[in-house]
Amino acid sequence: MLTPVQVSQSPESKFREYLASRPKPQRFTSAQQKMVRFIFSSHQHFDAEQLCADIARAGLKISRATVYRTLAKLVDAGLLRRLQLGERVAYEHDYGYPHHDHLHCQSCGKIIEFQNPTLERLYQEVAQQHRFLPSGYTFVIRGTCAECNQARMTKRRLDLV
Amino acid sequence: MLTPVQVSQSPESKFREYLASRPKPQRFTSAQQKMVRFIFSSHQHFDAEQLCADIARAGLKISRATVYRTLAKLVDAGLLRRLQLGERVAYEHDYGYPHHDHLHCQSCGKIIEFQNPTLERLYQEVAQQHRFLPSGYTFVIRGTCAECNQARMTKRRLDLV
DNA sequence: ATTCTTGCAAAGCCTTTGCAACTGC
DNA sequence: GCAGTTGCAAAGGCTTTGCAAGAAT
Repeated sequence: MLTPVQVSQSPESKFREYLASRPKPQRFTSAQQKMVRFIFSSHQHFDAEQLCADIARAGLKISRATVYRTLAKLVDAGLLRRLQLGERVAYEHDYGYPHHDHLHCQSCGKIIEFQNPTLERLYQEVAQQHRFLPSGYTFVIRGTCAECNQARMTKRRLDLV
Repeated sequence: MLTPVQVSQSPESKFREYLASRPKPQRFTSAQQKMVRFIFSSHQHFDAEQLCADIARAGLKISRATVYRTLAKLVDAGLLRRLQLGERVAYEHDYGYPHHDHLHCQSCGKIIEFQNPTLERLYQEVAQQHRFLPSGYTFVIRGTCAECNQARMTKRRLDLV
């Protein structure tokens, strides 16, 4: 687990601020409030469908359409990051969390976060070499996590018996 | 442009070999032959829909379903790589081409390839640190390419007049 | 009051699939 | 001739959207 970054505002008030500061001011609704609180009440990666399900399970009534629409705003507001992990998307907290990259276990779906300063440097360097104005990068390592790997080994041993 | 790798077989014969060597031998059909030849007759990135359109434009009659089915086999055979560039997928030649990563222009969609040995090392290193058995990685730099950047600058200058 | 947001259901986009006809081996 | 492949059209996920009703400022 990475160390959270110190932030001065709650995600909720940061979002209000974002909405109010739009060229066309947008409204902060109760559906949005419920969503922001729900999302920031736990730190995990999730996708839109999962979130819909979790929200329903928690007894909150927010329509699928609103979930999608609000997710887009939260990403735009800098509260969430949208990751493309292989075929699937995942959202994660951006606000209050340091920049990092991911290891993605193809076996159990687990997402492991890591930070690496060399990567950041390399990214700048490569962009510059190609006279490219960079706006961000994605680095994902695919493979099998220690636990799944262990399980696989154990199974293999058993299969041989 | 990267320097092609020396290969001993044509993509077509490599594909035949792959098909024949499956647990359940698969057949090499004329639709597949047409597709392989078409795809390897030019070196570019493409997605499935684009390919369907280009194939139709070239006067070849291959159904959408077959295009999708054959693309999957070509990836499995190691002839093509499937990239996830942001929201969209792209296919590129894998066979006869060195490993590399990508800069993706958000403005014109251009894909620039590059090679960087540090990245490969870093990838192994990070995986090891997390006792992760890596099977591959994705590194994509997003931003604006030199041309689009130039165009944007020029436009900005003109707007000021 | 005005204008943005919501929920619903419908439509969209890309991709996969069931099935009958067809074709490599 | 058998088993894998094709084309079609239909179905599948996931996501977006048009619209009327409802809510925030």
